[in-house]
Parts: sequence; structure tokens; C-alpha cells
Amino acid sequence: MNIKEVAVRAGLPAKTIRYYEEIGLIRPQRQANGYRAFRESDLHKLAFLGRARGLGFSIEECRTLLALYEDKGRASADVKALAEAHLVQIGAKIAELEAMQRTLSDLVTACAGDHRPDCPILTGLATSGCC
Amino acid sequence: MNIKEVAVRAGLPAKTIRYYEEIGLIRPQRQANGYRAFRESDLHKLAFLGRARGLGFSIEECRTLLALYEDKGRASADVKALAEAHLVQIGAKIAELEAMQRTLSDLVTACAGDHRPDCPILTGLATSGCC
DNA sequence: GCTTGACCTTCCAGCCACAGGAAGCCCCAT
DNA sequence: ATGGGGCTTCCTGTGGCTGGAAGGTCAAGC
Repeated sequence: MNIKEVAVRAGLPAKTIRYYEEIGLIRPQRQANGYRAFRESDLHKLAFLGRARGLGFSIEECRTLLALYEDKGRASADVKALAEAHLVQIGAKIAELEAMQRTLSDLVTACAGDHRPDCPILTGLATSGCC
Repeated sequence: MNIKEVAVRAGLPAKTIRYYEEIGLIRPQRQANGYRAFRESDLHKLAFLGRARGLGFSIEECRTLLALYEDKGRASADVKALAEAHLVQIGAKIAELEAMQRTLSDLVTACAGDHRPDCPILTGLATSGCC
């Protein structure tokens, strides 16, 4: 398989696939002409990576997940620990965004949004009690 | 005021303040020795920027907000529109994270997390129906 | 006067996870 | 032979800083 077919089937841009090879996440073979030669197992790994990235795991976490996936003697506890740690990160990020959302929507609600210059959003940002 | 005092009072690292000058968000004067000389108005702007950044506005949005803040003839509608657009972005990001959270917590719940290798998290990532 | 140490300056590199684009090779169809 | 699409590598840029090196400046203490 050439890179474009793999890209379509894995749902990843070709650029990303080259990057993943560069950082050692995959090691596709090469054809005589220098083109990358992807096997089904490479495709499979790329799809795995795409889904892990889609769940917000970092590249290094993906590397670990992939290693665990290939290690048939792994303990599921290791995978679970990684996933739970990531869930905590996600929760923290959501909480942070929700705090922004609350503050900002309060300011937006208070703003008339007309042609006049008076704006509680700007005064809120200018005043220390905002966040 | 020298940079460190401003940094403490604005709650921003000195590095960030230098960066904000570099990209033209602030224009502090200079002392004879080359040190930056911050006025109260600079401090005020920096605090404004810190709060806007804390609400998740991008640097370019902050630039616009600052311009609106300084434009005494602004229409509050312009500020409100910017803030509302940003709220939409925040909402989208929260929704995305919540989708990750749902999928991942389902997988985590299904995983025994013991010494055995069987792991629904890994099979979920390896199987196309995951996300 | 001299040293010390805390400040300040500029400049350069690195972070993450790619994306864009240039320059050039390869392959197939016409 | 030519054209067009695919493939390759390499370099640069993104956002918003952060860390560090190399060197100038200032006030306090001896």
C-alpha cells in the first residue's frame, strides 16, 4: 500500500503519517523506488493511533498505549491507569473551560450590545474582580 | 516601574511581558539605561490582557479587545459579538472534551484493571467502532 | 574602590503536533 | 515525448510562551 491509500483508510493525512514515522511510532518498509510500503499491520497501528489521538491522548501516551497493545503480556491495570490519568486531565480541562464559560457568559448577558460604548465586558476585564 | 514589579502586580511572568511588547500589545518607554519604564497605564493594560487570556481569548482577540477598550467611541455590540463568538468556541471545545470523556470512561469502566492482559480499552482503540 | 548578587537586556532554541510548500524523482497513459 | 498525478525529502511556520546563555546595570556592604 502506498501512503495515500493508507491515509484514506486510516483517516489520517499523509503528512501526519510521515510525521509518525519520523518520530518512530511506525516503521513502514520501503519499496525499491523509495516509496513507503505499508502492510496491514501498519494500517492497523495508524488507525489505533488515530483513535487514541481522537480521545486526546498525547503522542507520548499513544506511544505507550501502542507498546502496551503490542505487549501480549501486559497488565490491563497499566492501561487503565494511563486512561484514568488522562480522564483526570480531561476533567480538569472541562472544569477550566466551564469556569471561563460562566464568567464570560455573565459578562455577555450584562452587555447591552448596542451602538453605545458602555460595555460591562470591557469593564469586567479591566477590573480586578473578574477572574 | 521595572519589569519585575509590573510582573508581580499584573500577575504575569516577565518573559510574557517582554513577549507582549515584542508583538506590539504594549509599548513601554525606556529609561536611559535601556530598562523598560512601565507606567500605570501599561500595568493596567497588562492586567487587562492577563484576564482576557485567562478567559481563553487568543492573542489576536486580545489585541482587538484592547483596541476596543481604548476606543472611547466603540459600540458595545462589537465587544459582545467577539465575546459571543468566543463563547461558541468554548462550548464546542467543552462538547468535544465531553465526548472524549464519555467514550473513555465507558472503556475504563469496562476494564478490569488487573494483572491479566485482556483490556477493553485497547480493543476499543483497535476496533473501528470506538469513535 | 571593589565585590557581590540581584536585577535588567538581547538573542537563540525548544515545546507540541503537525501543515504548507518548494524542489525534484517516479510511474503510467496518451 | 509529454503530461499529470503521486511520491520523496527538507525547510519553515504555527501559538504562546519558556528556558537559558551571555553580558550590561545598580545598590548595598566591606
